Amino acid sequence: MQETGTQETGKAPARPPRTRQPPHIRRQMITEAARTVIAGHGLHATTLRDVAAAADVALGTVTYHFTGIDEVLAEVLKSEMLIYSAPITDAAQEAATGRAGLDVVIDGLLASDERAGEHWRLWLDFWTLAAHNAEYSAWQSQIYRDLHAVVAGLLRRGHADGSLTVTDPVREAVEFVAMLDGLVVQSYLRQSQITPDQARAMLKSYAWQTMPARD
Amino acid sequence: MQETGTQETGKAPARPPRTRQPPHIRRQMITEAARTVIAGHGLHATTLRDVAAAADVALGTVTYHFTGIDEVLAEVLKSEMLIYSAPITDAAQEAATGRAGLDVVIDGLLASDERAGEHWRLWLDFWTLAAHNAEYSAWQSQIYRDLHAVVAGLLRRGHADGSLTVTDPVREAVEFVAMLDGLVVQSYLRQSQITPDQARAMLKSYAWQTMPARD
DNA sequence: CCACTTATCGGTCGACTGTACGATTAATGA
DNA sequence: TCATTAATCGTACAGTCGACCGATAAGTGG
Repeated sequence: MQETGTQETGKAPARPPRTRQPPHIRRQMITEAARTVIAGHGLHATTLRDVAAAADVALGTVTYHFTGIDEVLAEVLKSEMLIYSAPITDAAQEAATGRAGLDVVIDGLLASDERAGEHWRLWLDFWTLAAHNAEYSAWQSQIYRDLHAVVAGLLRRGHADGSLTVTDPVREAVEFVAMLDGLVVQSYLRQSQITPDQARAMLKSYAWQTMPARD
Repeated sequence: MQETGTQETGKAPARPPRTRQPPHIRRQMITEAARTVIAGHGLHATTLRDVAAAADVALGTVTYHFTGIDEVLAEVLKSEMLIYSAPITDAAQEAATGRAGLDVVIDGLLASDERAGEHWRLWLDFWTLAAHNAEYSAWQSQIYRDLHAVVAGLLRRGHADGSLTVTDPVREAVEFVAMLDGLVVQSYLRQSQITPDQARAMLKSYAWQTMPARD
């Protein structure tokens, strides 16, 4: 029993490699694995066993780091907003002009890579979750309020620096976000009617025509 | 055992009232009950037992008229499109002008009553279903193609009768539907940012400004 | 080298789920 | 009136889910 090798008994059932991680690291690894599973099978079709398999850990490890499946899903959504959306809106607010900021938002959120598709399919699942759950609904509502505020701020800046013409920033922001959401549905769902490239072109065309630059 | 009354034994466990229905009627009753359940709890949280309870029939009755839960859900979605959407688009095509037809679509699809909210929450669940299921995805894609065609037809009529000004009907139709979908998300989800009344006003304002009447 | 902490494992349990099926009995027509 | 059909019922079964928990062992400080 004191042999140096880790595998000595031929009948041993393939000892799994177990490298321990501090909780905050393992939580992050499981969360990332869960995000992949959700993007593939959908939020409601994701089980703890799926997540555990994708993270290459035992079932018990997931329930050790999380109180339950709900906490895993909530963590995925929270980290997704932090990793994907936040950098884009932050970059937009650091753009030179209001119009340049809108460009950053459009190009960032309506990107053509597969990662954007995963993000929006995750966000779509979040919609249905919020449609029937008060807690998620309140959170989603706050996210939209923040997004509206960011866009309205960009429109005000654009009107001030002459890159845009905006009479009612709040109203125009809601309209812009609505158009964004609608184009997302047409772009990223399977068998989509338009490509993300076309969606970006349409949203930019819409923005520049309804809010043209000063002179 | 041959008594005339139907209820004689005091210990009899509350004989349920059983009035038989021909299959096409019972299917319709079960479908309507299922629609209510789905609107409340969501598509993926709806079980056969929930549907049976809502329809006030036994579990076996549901499995007698339907091959399984999938067929029930599919029937609900199919009938919802036929009952809710089809009459609106039909009425729109019978309107006097293209612009009047758009009014019918806007007022019909963005109605303020609770039934509209149920419709869109059901449609939202359908989105997530289509996002991960090829069969539903194909069907949903066809529904959007039809809607785009209907709107594009209204725009062409409006341009012809002078009630609208449209240069690219197909492109404008996609944009219009995108704005419609986006406003739906902001209007009918819980803790919504805007009311359906505001959504109708915004969509009409958008349509009349981007496609003004001829002179 | 050795206790001690704790991350990890994997089996187990109760609570559901969808589906199948035999027993009832309302409805129909001869 | 009575035999036949078939709509309805309720139970049973196999499967999967989330959650729980004792056993194991990797890592750490002394």
